[in-house]
Amino acid sequence: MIDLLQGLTEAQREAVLHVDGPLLILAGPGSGKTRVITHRVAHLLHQGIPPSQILALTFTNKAADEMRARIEQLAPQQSIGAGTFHRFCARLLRKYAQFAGLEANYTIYDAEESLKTLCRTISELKIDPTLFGPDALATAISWAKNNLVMPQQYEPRPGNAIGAVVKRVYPAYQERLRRSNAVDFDDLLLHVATLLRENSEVRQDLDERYRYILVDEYQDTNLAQYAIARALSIDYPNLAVTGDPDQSIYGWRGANLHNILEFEKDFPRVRVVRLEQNYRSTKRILRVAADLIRHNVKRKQKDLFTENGEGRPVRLVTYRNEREEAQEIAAEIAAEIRAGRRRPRDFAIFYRINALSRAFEAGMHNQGIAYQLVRGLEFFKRKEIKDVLAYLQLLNNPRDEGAFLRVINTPTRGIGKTALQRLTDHARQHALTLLEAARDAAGISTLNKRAATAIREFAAIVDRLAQVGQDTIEEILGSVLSDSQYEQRLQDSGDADDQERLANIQELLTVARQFDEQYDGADRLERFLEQTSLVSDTDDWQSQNDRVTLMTLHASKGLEFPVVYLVAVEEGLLPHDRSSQRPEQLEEERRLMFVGITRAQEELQISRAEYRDFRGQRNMTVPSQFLMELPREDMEIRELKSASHCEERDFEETTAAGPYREPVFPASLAKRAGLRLTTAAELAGGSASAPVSPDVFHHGMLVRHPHYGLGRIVALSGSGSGRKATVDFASAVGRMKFVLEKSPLRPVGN
DNA sequence: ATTGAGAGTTTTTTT
DNA sequence: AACTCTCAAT
Repeated sequence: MIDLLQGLTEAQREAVLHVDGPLLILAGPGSGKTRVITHRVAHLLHQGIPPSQILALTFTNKAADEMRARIEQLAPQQSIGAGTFHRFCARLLRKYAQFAGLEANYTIYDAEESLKTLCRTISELKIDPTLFGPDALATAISWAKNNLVMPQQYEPRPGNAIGAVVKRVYPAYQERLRRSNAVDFDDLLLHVATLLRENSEVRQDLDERYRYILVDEYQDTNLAQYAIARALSIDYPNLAVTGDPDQSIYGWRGANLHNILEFEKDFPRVRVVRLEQNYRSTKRILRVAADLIRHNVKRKQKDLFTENGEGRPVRLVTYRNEREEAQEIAAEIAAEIRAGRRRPRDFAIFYRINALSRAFEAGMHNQGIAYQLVRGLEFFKRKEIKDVLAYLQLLNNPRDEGAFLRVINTPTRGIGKTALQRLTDHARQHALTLLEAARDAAGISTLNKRAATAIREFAAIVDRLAQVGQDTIEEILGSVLSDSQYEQRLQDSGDADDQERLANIQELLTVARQFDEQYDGADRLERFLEQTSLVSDTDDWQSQNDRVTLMTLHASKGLEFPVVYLVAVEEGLLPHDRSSQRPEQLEEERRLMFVGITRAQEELQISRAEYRDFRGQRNMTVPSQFLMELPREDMEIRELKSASHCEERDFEETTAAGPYREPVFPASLAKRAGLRLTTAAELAGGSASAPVSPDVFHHGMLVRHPHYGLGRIVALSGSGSGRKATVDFASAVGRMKFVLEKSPLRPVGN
């Protein structure tokens, strides 16, 4: 009890000791917010409040896990409810599915599946697809849902062209989801918010059950999330929210800054605690951040201060081009590590958009520095993984049209577009699910015999799989892979990518096994699918890994690093093109930069390149307007042409770091973590190296392939652009043949 | 029905 | 530059 308050400031103590009634914690960056929250929960538990009455809602799984872990350290054995809004709602919706017109085994569609569903709706309604892109319509529908506008009540402003289309599409899309017994991400919130609004008995029950609610990153809540938190805090208004309006960076996703700005009006007797002392950054870094954010007009004034030292000046550097930017930063990091002054994990590189990561990956590789990239091609977004999971979805929810359409011809069974159209028409006419219609395909007069047989066989496969009953997930997956022939087809295919797909599927089996070990309830299939659809990119970032971190500014929120590089601070990128039109969006971009700056503990470098290759084109850049808003007296400016720093140096493969070292990074782990794994070979074969003429290859030559690594040429045939080579690889793939001109094969040492 | 080539488009951020 | 989609050929 005593040690819970140890080392805390007056303001922090006040928050920790607060028990009943609403609480607003306005926490500046680095103000020890997480510490305050966790200590407060520990305090609640010490007061004898049962852990089951405490609910912590966060935005990422990572944040939830971290909170749970830290609370457990303070109060062992007392596990409170902690999760993302979406996960919490998903659970709740299982129980109250019928209130939302769903069954408990409903499917959660990810963004891709939702978009497909929307596209089907659009074509069903015969809306000219060139009028508005599906993305634009999806955004509009998402906006409506986040703002609790139901399909029936959607009314566009007069003259709003896209609104008129949305008015037609939205209800049809929603009906389609309902028919599939499926929801999209936004529905998870919308359905629960609606449930709580329309069913006072349920609301009261839940309000009573979750007496102490805690919402983190409150500045990023949208109206639906607000409504949920509010509805659970009426009889027991013990709602504690934490956030920082200056760090609101999800406005584009419907986040409503008013939720936090007007919390005090909502709960008149709220206690407000302001945490303004920063324990993270140097005085100089903090002043740079403060000066920048001061330029925002829509803002609550907040005074950040720190008792930390002045620190080194913030560097503002201009490079010649993006390659030089990446290479120089990598060389600098390498030098610090070699000198023993820093470890790889001390560094982070932040950029506005993921597309900028490439150059920095290359830089890290050339210096032989281990790095981790947050967000790449995610494991659960891969085609083969989604294919296989779709079978599970169909087994779990036979009404799922998305899953049905995805797998009916995967692998190909000779069921084409027209056959499918006829099947769908028939199902619609007779009010059948697609699977029901498929079982009875022989009775569909419009279908030709061959198609009918193929469709019926597919239905038989699914029905056979459906008998798996209480098998483990791993067993079910195994049956799916063999019965569907999915695995067989991949094995038979000579395609190189398919080998990798098989490996990924093996990885999925491992994931399933791990899941089986930790959970074996009767609803395990449902749970497994829920788990896999609600994982996200940033969740797997590992702070323990001793690697340099590369991530977007958005992903950086909530983290801190001794040394931060903020790169590509140029007009069009930061602020981003699409955001520079409207003033509110511009302010959000400024907050984004603010978030990036305030991640830095000891050193910060902000940089831009004079020329940047983007989308295959070289463009001269314009410095970001935000750069003009930073205090010069706290900065050290290194301009491009200052000869002392920027000699004519070429960054070829020969770097001071010595020979290239393969980063320690097991492929399987990388995949599970959703990290993009780039090998040195891949880089050598990538954009960085010039194409090689087919003529340079000769018999016995050592070559490198991005996927398969080192190999030796054992045979050659043809000439010119038709020249082919047979290569024996050291790796398990063995012997493969390539058309040299089109292959990424490169002679070793090139 | 499946595959391939060419055209056209793209990515800001994510539960 | 990389990706997806469309259309034509098999």
